[in-house]
Amino acid sequence: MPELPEVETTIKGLEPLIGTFIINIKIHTPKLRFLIPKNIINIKRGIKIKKIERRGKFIIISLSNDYSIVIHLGMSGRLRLFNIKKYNKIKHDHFSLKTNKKQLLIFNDVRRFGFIDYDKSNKICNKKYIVNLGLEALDCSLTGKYLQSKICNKTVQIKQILLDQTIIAGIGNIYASEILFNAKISPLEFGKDLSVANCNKLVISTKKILQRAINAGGSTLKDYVSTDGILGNFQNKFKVYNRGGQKINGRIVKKIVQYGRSTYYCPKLQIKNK
DNA sequence: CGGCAAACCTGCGAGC
DNA sequence: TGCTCGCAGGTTTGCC
Repeated sequence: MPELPEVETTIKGLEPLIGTFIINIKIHTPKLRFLIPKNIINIKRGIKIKKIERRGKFIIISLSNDYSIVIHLGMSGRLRLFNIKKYNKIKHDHFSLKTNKKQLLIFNDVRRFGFIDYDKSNKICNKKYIVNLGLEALDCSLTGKYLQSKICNKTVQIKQILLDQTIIAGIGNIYASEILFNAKISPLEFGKDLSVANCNKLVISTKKILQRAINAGGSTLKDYVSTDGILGNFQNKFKVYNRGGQKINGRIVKKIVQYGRSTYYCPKLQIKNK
């Protein structure tokens, strides 16, 4: 489910939690990608939820005890917010947080590739998974020049580079294909072969595609829903993703596998230069 | 160091 | 109907 637009949509759905006070936290599944820190259940009643923000695909919830909860949704994770009375536990509900406003935040994750971390706020920003992140995909500091400087020695293909969170944070497998199509750049192009002009195109397409997806409430594949249960609808706007064999502007979309991940592109409209 | 396959999990659809 | 296989929105690990 979760690339930047879906995480951003999730964050917006969590806004009603801001300013509320935690009543309790329960862990139903101790180990996701790694163990949920046990001391998270010791959060005292009355600790306030101060801020909820996104960094790359990470959700950071800052508390009034100077600790933060970090949530990564992995491949199949999702957060939903219930009125306590309307909650019915379902399979793969691993974690819950109850507030004084009768809200119940539930973390559900079929594949358990997601994780939950809990530590002092000033330690979170030094965690490897945060420190190593590259520039935010939507940040104005992300420019073609920056991208080119990061990839000018890379012998891997640009599709793989777009997924590299240490260069640009937030792009995932779906939007990588969509971005490349929008920029009319072949996913097979090698990083070192991309001109600054092409890097500019990529950066512009990245921002355009991700922003459009956010505006559409993210994408819904399988059963992903946002925190309030509403379906995102950007998947209806995919030009190439999941459209192998179909035509776009009269040209056939091809599915290939790169570095173990599916890539969809249009060879006629995304011509490789070298 | 860089690149790449495999690993971590469950569920679903296709094909036999 | 039921089995096996391949694949799924992400990231880390370990090997070369």
